Amino acid sequence: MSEVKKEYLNFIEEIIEEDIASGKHNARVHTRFPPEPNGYLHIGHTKAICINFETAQKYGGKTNLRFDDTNPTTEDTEFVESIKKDIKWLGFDWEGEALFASDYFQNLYDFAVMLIKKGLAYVDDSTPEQIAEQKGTPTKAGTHSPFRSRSIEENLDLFTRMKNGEFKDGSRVLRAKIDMAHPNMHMRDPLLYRIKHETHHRTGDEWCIYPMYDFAHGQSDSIEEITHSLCSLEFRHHRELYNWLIEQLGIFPSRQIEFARMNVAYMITSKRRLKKLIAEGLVSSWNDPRMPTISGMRRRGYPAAALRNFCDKAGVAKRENVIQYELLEACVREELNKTTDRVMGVLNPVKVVIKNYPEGQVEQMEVVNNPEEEIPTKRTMPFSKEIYIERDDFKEEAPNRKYFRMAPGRNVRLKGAYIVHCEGFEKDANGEVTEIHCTYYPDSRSGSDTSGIKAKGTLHWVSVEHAIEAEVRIYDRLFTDETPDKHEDKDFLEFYNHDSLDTIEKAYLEPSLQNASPGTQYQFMRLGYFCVDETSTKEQLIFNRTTTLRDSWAKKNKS
RNA sequence: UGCCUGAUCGUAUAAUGGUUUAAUAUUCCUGACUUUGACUCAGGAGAUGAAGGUUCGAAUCCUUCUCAGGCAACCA
Repeated sequence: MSEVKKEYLNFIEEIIEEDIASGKHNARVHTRFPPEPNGYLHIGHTKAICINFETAQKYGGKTNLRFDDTNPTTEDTEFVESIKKDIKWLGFDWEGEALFASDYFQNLYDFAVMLIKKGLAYVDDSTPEQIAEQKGTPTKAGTHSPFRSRSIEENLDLFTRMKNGEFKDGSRVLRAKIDMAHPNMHMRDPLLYRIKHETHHRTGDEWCIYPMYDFAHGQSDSIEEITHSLCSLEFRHHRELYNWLIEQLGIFPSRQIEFARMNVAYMITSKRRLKKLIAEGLVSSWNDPRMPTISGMRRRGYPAAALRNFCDKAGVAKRENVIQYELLEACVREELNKTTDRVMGVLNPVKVVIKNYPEGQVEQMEVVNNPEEEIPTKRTMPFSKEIYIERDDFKEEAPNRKYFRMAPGRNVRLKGAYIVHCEGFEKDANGEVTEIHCTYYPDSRSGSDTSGIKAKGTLHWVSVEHAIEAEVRIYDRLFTDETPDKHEDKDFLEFYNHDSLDTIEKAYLEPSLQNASPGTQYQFMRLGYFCVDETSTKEQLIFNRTTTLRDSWAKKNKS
């Protein structure tokens, strides 16, 4: 137990530990998660959430939830609520109330005035096209706006009038005065404020000018005295501006650190594309169990703990990555294996008649709920003369010695019940097996087996008379390609997996599931993990397949 | 073709000039166990982009090259 494992730090933790060692910010660690309330959180956000919250947690620090709501055109309070819900569900709690960049609009405005007074910002009357033109290209220096040299007084006056609503949308912007020939495009007199006569979801019509990301995010970090502002690699080029503004404004020096965002095979995270899937009717909604959204994964039955573990295992670094879908599934199984009750359900049934079992007799068989529990609990399942087994578990002829499911002449154990011997079967005109005939060994009852008969295979089953019906939705990956959105020549929809949903209208489940409540997760023995859909009712039970069990037999048979 | 990143088993992360036959997880392959072909356990396969250089010693430092990604929204 005293084994000391060497703990490795990721590059962010290294920076933090250096800062702590040097006493920076009094060794305080304070991070933030800054979503824009314009959509639903997805697997990529999950990673950002885990990094921000867990890193702070590790060093006894705090994490703010701050909505980056500086664009009234796209944002809505509806998303604020769903984002909060998702973060809480993931198992994290932010410091104090949720914060909003919009709460700082006045501070930000004052900062802008400060910059103007320092001669570091100017009001530009150029059109969007002209400004784009002025920016130049990565290989060609930009040119100065004709309005660049306005006097401080004129800029102050114009900016005040911008705020007062005297100008139309798009007619003027506030720009930082930096360097139009800068090798970093973001330093070529970036836009700070634009005019938008629009109602903001929180500030209403109080403002008609709104700060751009670069003039809101870093400043908000400073206002909140965020010590380590963790974001994804795409903001690398913004860092120079982030630091420039902090320096010019003389405000709290938050530090931006970029990490590579997590990509997961067979998943996409582009909001635009996700939206398109819904618009085209390829998925039902934002929380369709196939969606890579947090709400979708929750409905699919992925436990929060599994998602957190997945992000941890994926690691943190600065290089591009595509995490295997298998790792996600492994994490989901690891968690569900520990927590779910084992139940029996037959998805594709074939009837078995046990010829020597007394007509009308019903026995209550005791089965363990979850063998992983320290003190396993039990329940009972009715057993009778006619049962259903999985069609896949029967073959008209056993293919080889390695096959140990049901076939004429073979013995198999019915889980928790008896060993049966297969005598024969009936087929219909189409050659489909309609009924299997077996005999059972009365002294082979589970728990008190004195028969001495050995059966290599064990099958799940349900009693025909007692089984309940349910709809079962079999989900598979949404795309057939690992990186559907990374093909220059092909649209991502070309890789849509048309078999990503297979609805089984009538599956037969053991009666104990009658009262299964939405959200509850189970392991359907030998089939996989399933969870009760949020729309499920007692009258119409609906189960979603979260994922299958590992199946080395199926794998072996494929080749 | 200006600037910035990055490159280690199939995938992801680690090794911070020397405990190094480059580790761990996942994946894959064997086998054991099993009233879930699950779980668990045991074993195995598999990598330092290339070329030079510094050094007693390089995945690690230097040079050049190669490859991949990012940057020019009144989005964030």
